[in-house]
Amino acid sequence: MLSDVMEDYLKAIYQLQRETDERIKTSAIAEELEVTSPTVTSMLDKLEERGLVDREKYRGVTLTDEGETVALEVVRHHRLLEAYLTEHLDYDWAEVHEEADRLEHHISEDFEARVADALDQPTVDPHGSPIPSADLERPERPDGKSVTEYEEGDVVTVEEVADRDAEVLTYLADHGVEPGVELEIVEVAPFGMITARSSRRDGTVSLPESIAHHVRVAQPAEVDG
Amino acid sequence: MLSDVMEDYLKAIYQLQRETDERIKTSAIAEELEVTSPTVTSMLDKLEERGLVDREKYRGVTLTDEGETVALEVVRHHRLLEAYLTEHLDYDWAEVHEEADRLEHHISEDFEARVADALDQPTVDPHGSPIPSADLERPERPDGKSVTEYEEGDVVTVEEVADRDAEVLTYLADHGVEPGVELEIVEVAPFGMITARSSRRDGTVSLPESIAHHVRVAQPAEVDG
DNA sequence: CATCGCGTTTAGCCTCGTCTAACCCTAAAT
DNA sequence: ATTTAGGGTTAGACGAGGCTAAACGCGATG
Repeated sequence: MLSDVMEDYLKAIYQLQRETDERIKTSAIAEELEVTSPTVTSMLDKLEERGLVDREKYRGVTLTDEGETVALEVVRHHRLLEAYLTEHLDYDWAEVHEEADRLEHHISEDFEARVADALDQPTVDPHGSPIPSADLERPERPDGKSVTEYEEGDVVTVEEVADRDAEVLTYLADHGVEPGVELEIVEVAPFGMITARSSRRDGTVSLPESIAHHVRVAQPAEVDG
Repeated sequence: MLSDVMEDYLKAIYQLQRETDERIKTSAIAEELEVTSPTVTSMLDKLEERGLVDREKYRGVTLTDEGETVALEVVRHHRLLEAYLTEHLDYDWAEVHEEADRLEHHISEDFEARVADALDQPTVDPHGSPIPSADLERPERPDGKSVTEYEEGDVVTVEEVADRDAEVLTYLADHGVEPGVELEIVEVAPFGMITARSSRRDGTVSLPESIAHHVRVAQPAEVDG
């Protein structure tokens, strides 16, 4: 019914939508999927025909409920796979993305269920990203904001590291930035770079703004104020 | 480099070659892959261009060494996956073929290695089919012949059940026909049907010739003669 | 309110893997 | 040796998914 490529487009639109809340532009999808804009336009025609996206010419698209359901299914596959690979096949969190990206389109519902069972129905993947539930209801937006919204002196808990680059992830793990750790923000540079002290490592770690932006954190129970 | 579809053709040719030892006909490949003959012809053109098959027009193909290596890689993936799914994800031997068929093209070398490690370098899959080794050397033809070559009174050990049909496999398992069991052949009907007594079940089991043909067996250490 | 730049869409082309219809080769049978 | 059945190949089409080049709409600018 739906091709792998169509699933990729829907997933891309879904993920872009989570970040911006606005209609998604052709060019944003093109960049995400590394294809040209005309290619995206023609695929959007097809997705619109099938009722998977709402479209306004020249103004971008949003997912329909049906399109979102498909996207959630793909995202569920992806994140379950990431979790399974780290838990049962000794993968590092930096390596799982690529493998999951290829496998996510090719597993059966049966496989999905067995993997979920083996992991005891996990709710987050190794990067702290929420795994959509089996019923594919629209998950609520996780609370917690980007670490870039905090200030010097704040102490926060890392909830999600939404980066996909293997080298970046390895660097972050080596410097104690992973879901679950506490960060004390020691400096916010004028150009956005954040320097923090991790509860898991000596010394400090510095995150350029583009990377810090993908680190979602929550403030632990406040000590004062 | 090589598409999934090309891999499928090479695998099909490899498997047909294991059965017959002769040049493989267009129509045999077409039947195996459920496509039409002209489709096969045009794919064989491409495989020949790439040096993966030796071709004689109107007389079928054989794999080149390079083509065989590719086929062995795919078969290794397939059988490792089958073994992994049964060992670690609680799949039944009847269910694994389809899943492995879809995944075999999409796993990395890394994944292959990790799965092989998790299984402690297995040499056969759940159906008793040999798993090509990691170096992809041409495996020797397993000894043992089809059970159809034996006669009433012979006692044999099942080595491989090379069927892919889930219903057939379920039936066979239910009736005690699996790798490792001993079969005593109690009747060979004129139309080829074999009736046997399994060491694992009461009563007898009858196998139509088309199914019996896929059951490869060895004769255990002879008692007399 | 006319223009201009940038991003989107249209138009047209390509490759891959598939099909059907028509043609042609091989091998077996006479 | 000729015929013929059956299977293989050629020819031409199509849908999917990609591209480049050119046309066009939107929104900001003067």
